[in-house]
Amino acid sequence: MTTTGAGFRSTAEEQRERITVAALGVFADKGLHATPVADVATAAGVSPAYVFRLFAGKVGLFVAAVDRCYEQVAQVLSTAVRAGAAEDPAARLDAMTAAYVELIRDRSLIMIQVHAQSACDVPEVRDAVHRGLARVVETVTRDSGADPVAVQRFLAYGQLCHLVVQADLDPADGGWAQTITAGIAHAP
Amino acid sequence: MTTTGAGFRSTAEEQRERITVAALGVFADKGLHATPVADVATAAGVSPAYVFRLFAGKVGLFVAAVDRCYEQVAQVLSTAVRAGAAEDPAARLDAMTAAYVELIRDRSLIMIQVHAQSACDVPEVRDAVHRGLARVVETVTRDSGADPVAVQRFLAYGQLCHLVVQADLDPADGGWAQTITAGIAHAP
DNA sequence: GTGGTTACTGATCGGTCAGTCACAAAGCAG
DNA sequence: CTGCTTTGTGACTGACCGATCAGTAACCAC
Repeated sequence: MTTTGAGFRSTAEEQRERITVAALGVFADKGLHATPVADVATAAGVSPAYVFRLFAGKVGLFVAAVDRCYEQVAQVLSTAVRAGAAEDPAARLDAMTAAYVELIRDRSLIMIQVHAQSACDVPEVRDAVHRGLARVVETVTRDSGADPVAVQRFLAYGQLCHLVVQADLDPADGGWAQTITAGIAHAP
Repeated sequence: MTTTGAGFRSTAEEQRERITVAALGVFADKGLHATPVADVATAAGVSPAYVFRLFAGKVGLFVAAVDRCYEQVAQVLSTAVRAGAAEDPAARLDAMTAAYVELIRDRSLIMIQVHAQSACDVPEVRDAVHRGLARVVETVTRDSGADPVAVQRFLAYGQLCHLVVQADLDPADGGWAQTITAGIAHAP
């Protein structure tokens, strides 16, 4: 490294970055236990050995991806409310809801959350989920100005969103599916 | 079998039953991919080989457990509304919500649902989730008499319940955790 | 050049686990 | 008893996969 300054990102750090992004996409498909590290390595264009060198085992890699996921989610929600000119808390929450539903288009951010919840028996994953939820809840609360009850409702419908995406629910599946997916656009 | 009559359950069928129950409990801990079939076999007191004889592979076993789970959930909700003397749909939904929250005590039925959602990339699992959701939604809709919007809200908060249980959220974790868990008693 | 650090990989190992198969034991029919 | 069916298992295997390690290539300082 030529210019070693504070905050400079070495090539290794860049790779960690790229691999984390790749991991988010790959883990989103099948989750922690059903995804070989080799798949992530291939997607990132490096060897599996190098992935293990840059991350603390498979779990460390997964945690990095989950952290990144929640980071992005918080950012999306924050951006959504700043972009809109909504004044009252309810309208701001609506803007956030719309933005979250929009996330369905790229399913990765949604799906990896479900996989992370499912892998909460692994302590490191559980901690990452806690960190992520704290971040999201605090972001939503602060940026929307809504009361806790409204924020909780926002989160509940977010979870319903996860179910729709993960189980690939389609209103055409019947009345029960329409009940679940109502208001949640399902664009394939 | 001595008395072969219609509807009679052979010993093999009884074992299938016992193994399914054991599977529900064991899979609830770590999910499909992180649970060896041997663990289920041990819990059921049979050999792994026999489990493979009675079920169509590991996935078949998991699906049986998931089906059983949704069956029990639907039954619990149905019973709750029949037991109470609630007359209007809203009160009946409240009774169901209370019953569902009560399910947290035995975390198995909640946790296996999250694991099943996470394993929806396996077609058989996805189908089982669809079957289960259809059953639950139809039961709730019929027995509560509530409109689809109210039923959807019931489901959304049910999903929030899953998150609380799976991530082992505790109000003591901070304000964010209180926001999420408000109204959902967390009895350890 | 030489010495040192860093980026990266091929080869491999050890363990786990889904699934199979040949076989045993128990019941029952005749 | 003999033969057939059903319940049940021990022993095995083939494949996969997480993790390691020795080693190579590139870059840089001097």
